[in-house]
Amino acid sequence: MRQILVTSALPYANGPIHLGHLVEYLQTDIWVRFQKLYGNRCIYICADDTHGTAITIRAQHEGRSEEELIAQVSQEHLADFGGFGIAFDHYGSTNSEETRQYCHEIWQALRDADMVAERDIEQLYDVEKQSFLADRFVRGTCPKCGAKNQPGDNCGSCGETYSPSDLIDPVSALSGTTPEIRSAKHLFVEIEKLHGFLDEWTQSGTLPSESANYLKGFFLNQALRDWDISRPGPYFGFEIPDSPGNYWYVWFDAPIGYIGTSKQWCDLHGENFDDWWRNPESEIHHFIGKDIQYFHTLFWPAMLKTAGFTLPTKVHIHGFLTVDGAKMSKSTGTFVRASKYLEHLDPAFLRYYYASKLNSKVEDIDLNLEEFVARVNSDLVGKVVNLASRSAKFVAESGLSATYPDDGGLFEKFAAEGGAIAASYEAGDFSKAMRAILDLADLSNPYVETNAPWELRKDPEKAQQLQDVCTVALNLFRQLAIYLSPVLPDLAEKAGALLNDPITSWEQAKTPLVGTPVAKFQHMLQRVDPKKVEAMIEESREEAPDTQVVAEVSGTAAVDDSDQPLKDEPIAPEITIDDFAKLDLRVARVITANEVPEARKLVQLTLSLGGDERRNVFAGIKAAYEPEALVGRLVVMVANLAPRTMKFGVSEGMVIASGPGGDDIYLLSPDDGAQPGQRVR
RNA sequence: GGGCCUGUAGCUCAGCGGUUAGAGCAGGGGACUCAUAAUCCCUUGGUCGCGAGUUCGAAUCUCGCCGGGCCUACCA
Repeated sequence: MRQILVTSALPYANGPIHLGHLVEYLQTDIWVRFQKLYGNRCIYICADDTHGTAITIRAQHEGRSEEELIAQVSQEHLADFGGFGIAFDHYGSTNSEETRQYCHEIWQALRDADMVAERDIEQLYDVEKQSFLADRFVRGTCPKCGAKNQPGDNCGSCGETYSPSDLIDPVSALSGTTPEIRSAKHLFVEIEKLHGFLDEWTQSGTLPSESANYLKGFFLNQALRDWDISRPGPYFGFEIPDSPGNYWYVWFDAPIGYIGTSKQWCDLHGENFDDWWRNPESEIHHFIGKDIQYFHTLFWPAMLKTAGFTLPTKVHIHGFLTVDGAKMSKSTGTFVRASKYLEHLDPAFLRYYYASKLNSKVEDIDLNLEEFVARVNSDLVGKVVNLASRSAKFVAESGLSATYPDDGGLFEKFAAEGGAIAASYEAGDFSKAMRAILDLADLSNPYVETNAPWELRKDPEKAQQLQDVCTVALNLFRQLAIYLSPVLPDLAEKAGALLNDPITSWEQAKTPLVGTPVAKFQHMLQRVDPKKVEAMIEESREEAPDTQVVAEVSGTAAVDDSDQPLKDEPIAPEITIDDFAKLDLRVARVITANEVPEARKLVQLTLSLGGDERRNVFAGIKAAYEPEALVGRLVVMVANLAPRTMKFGVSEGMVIASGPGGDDIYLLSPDDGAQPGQRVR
């Protein structure tokens, strides 16, 4: 029997769980349930990731302590996970004494190995908030292209990368004040000292090959940089014991949360911690998204190695979720919270749909809503559940036959498939497992069809035959329920209740069930109602701020808009009316709009300011607007902006729009009646 | 610009050197009526992105091109 400790990445205690997160937690939960069913010793550990500046900012904004915030978010997370049947053996928090203890231990090991260096680095400091500013909490003008209001690490307009101190007119996102440059001591882990170990470990089959290649070609082909793991206080986190006033960076203690939370579980269950984390026989499996490979495949094994913990056996890496082929988007309603989903739909639907899509590759998966409905209804309701639904009631009186009848080898065939299905589960290739199971289901209904129990029942002399046919159908159904139970635990439970024999082990699929009573059949799964899917999307859209809707609200009627945009980008320093007058905004009509094929973001526009006045403008709105759809409409442009030579030509102004970027861009349009050339003031 | 992944029936995908390329769904025709407008049978549908090469033989291997995606651009 294998002994397996499994983790999912720790969700950040700064926001709700959404359908994208659930890919990982459902993937992990299915894998863990499979291991348990298969008879392996397996525990599933997870926790909230609670430290860092973002937590402090949100807590301050909401006028409460960080501890209060993370306690509440933890409850919300647990409710969401519970609602989807995600069964952790223990769910903790990185803000725990156990995690602190292992941070100390690992830190000491790094010190002992002489892997810690100290250096002063310059960083922007918010005097009012008495806080150093992480890159993304500083905004200012790009030193290269002059684009305003860019984040502290790279320019969203020209793509230039720089450090926050290079920004022109930097502004703190915390207070809106101008930060100053201050020097502070930071601590670095010299991971290069384990380069040789990492070369070997990353290529030893612990990672998907895509990831192994990526690391090899991108990081391990050169000297590994020192990892800055400290932040000067105040910082919500753990203070570094031998460096007072400095705190561990959130990504230092987050993975240690796996260990700290394991320790909590051990203490609660009388288990020996070293048996799990200092034991070469123990397997450690991490499930993560491709965005955090870097931390889990370089720093994390380096830390474990140095401190003498069990190294991860496997890191399972999944891609991102798209919905209907596009990134999840609040404005289209495809950014769906877990709690919102649960208001409308059965979690079993999503568990099955994700399972039918997931494989062991680092690939993005798409939630196609139409396919979601069709697949669940056709596969689960039409094929699997239908098998029980159409046969159980004929044997509600008699129960299953005392001996298993001749079924032409069907049961044996189903049993024989168990090995291959188990192997697919083990490999994380759930889509393959689902296909194999559904192939079996496709053999089941024809059996019922040809043996027609509804005919047999008409003839009292054929009672035994009737019971036999239903015994076969229900046994096949039971095998399917066993194979599906990691994905659909509720269905397995109902199948157990129907046949008065709980499903507890994979092995049960090898032996026919006979002689048990059969309960009255009750629906095991409702069909997916497309209207409910629609409603879920619709309500998710309504929760996102939408200027169109707001504009229609009259007077001072309450509008429940999110404060997120303002938090993301605080109001800029005050200006005078004269400052504003420098800006010449004009109404303009789009005369032509063309794709710029070589450009990722740009659309080329010819704007008319009335009469013969034309402007050529490149606008970074390709992801949000089809050029054809722009022709003829009115926009607002900055008419007196200095012309700028771009790779594809000269841009003579800019059209103004709101939104964070990507496909979330909203052009401003004047109300009806406005004329091209009119000034906007 | 670089790296990785990907392009097979309307849709989702399987096949990854060897007989006339498959499944499910959708479409068409029929049957049944036990079952959640479920099921069963039959059936339409593909120059396997394009072009070269290797081979007795390529959807499958190699190269080039075209299209899609993700990641990167001295940076975690």
